[in-house]
Amino acid sequence: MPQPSTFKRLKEQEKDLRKTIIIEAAEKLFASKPFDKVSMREIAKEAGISPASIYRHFPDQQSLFIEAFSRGTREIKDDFDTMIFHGDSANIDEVVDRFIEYFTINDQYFRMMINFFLLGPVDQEMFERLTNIERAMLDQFDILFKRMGAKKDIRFLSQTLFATLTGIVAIFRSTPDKSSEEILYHRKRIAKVMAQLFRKGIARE
Amino acid sequence: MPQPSTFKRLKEQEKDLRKTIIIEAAEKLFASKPFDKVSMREIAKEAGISPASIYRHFPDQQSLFIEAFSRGTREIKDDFDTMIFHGDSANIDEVVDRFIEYFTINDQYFRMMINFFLLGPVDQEMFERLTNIERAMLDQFDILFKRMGAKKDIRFLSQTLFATLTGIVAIFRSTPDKSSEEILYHRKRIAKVMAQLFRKGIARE
DNA sequence: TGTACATCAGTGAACGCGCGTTCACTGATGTAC
DNA sequence: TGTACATCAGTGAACGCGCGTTCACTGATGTAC
Repeated sequence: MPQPSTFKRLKEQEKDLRKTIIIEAAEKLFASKPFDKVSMREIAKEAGISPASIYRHFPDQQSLFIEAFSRGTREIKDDFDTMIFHGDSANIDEVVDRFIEYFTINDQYFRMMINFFLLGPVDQEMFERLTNIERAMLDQFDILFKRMGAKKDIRFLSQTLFATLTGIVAIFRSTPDKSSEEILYHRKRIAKVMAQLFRKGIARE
Repeated sequence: MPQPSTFKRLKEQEKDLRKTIIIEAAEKLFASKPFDKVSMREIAKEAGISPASIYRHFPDQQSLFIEAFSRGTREIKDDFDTMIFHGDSANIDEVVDRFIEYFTINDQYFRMMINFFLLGPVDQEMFERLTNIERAMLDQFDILFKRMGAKKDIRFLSQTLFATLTGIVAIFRSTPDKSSEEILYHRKRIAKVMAQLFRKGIARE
């Protein structure tokens, strides 16, 4: 009797689809304004449902935002996996470039990340979930540095790289007199210099 | 007749003193919670006045916060002036160390700074005021790099240093399992490595 | 010195708003017999 | 196949809260004559 389990699976898929619709509505709004100005009412309107309906799928706003963040950052996680684990040669310039590019295009996730850092432990479960995402990226950087020949203080190097990239995206932002293309170019240029510094530092270990 | 102008001066001093009392009340609260969670009512209570009174001295909350930020960061500006303009030899390690130390102790100002960056131009006047503070610090870094012997891309170096330091303070934060002393030590350690990378980079120009 | 008026810091209470979230209910679909 | 019941997504309206800010007023001090 495979039928019941098949139905169950279908149901779960539907449920997931509904969650996805809500998350996508939220993401659409994140593009037009800072995520902390996006209200549940707006998300509901964008998704074409009632505000109360969101609560059938997410316990609260924070969970919805973290779910969006978690799904959104999976993209760069996968990219890094491809570049670092399956690539022929790990290249710090590529990784750095991708980081800048991703968080320039997906500024909403960058802002969320910064927010999570500055707010600190919110809810135990949420906190662990976010820490896991961060840790996964640091792990990827670890592999990168190992492949580059680093012998000691590897985690420490990864954290430094992460801090540097974060600082670059935090500081260089588009203003009335600077287009987002110019900013992307500027960020990448600085990131490239930083990557070179890292390479030289490791080579001289 | 020196009397009237003397009285006027006294009055202005009093007015300034009242502003200071309000700002100090705000700062006291910033120490216990994120600045964006500090309400006008709380500040009034802390200062021992009514909420409406604040509006006799500041047009709105944002102005009060920026005034606090502006006064607070004058301390590090002066420190850098002393170190860079009047010091015998400009030392990047000292500057970097001071930056980390200052923004570790005065985390509220760091948060405000990040907020201003991420929010972008709020009000024209406010924006310019904040930009001036940032520019002053970059100018100081410019002098530092010139003294270190940098010949080209000086502004660019200053921006990179600023971004790096900002990233370090943004990323490494105290968590339940890490005390603020440990964090300060960790931040300084990483900042020192970054300073070395800069020094080597300039030497090899 | 005395009186009328102006100035202005200070106030408690209220305004108006937007928010996250919950309530009490509807209606469609699935399940048991 | 038909009927009674359970489940659950969906809803509009409301709750309750906290916020920045303003209102209408008081009372002390300074100024003019």
